[in-house]
Amino acid sequence: MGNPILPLTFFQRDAETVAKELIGKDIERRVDAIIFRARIVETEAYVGAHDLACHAARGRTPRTEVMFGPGGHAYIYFIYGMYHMLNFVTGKTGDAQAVLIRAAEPLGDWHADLSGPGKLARALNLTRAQNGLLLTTPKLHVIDPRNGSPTILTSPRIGVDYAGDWRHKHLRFFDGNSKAVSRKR
DNA sequence: GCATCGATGGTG
DNA sequence: ACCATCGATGCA
Repeated sequence: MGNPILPLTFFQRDAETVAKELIGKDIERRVDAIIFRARIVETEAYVGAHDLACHAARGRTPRTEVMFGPGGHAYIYFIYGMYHMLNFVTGKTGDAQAVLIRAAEPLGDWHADLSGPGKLARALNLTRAQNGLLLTTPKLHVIDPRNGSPTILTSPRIGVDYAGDWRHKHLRFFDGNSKAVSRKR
């Protein structure tokens, strides 16, 4: 028997709490008959429409629509003409929050460089075709491996220098002992 | 090791 | 015009 799949209620809380608790959890992605498993080591919280770094700050649009729905769905968008970013929608309906999955360590008989959000989404075969996907399905879900608690460090979020005072907030979380984080500070 | 730069296309 | 990135390049 496997470990418990995290339920929707795990995601339907504030983004900062979820981002922190996701460090050390295992993401599982199934494409066809192949299951990719990886340990999440880096996340960022985007805490709502008042957060100037959050896409929802520019309002409800076709792209951001899923973020305004209930927590527990994937928010996947396309950026820089070549990358996809995987986010988990968090919070309750109407409260547009999400957690960006920035890095992970591959587990099991699988080797890949997952040390960055673009690389991670590409390796897990995630594109806008999976936008809105429920996070408790066989195709994509998160498991609690019930390991020890990781050493969690924080920093400002990466690549949001445009976000006024919000750029300084420590809403990035990462495992201080992991070699797979995209940056050590 | 670090700084800089170009690729490339959806988005509002 | 901008962008929640990455890999290549140049220089140290």
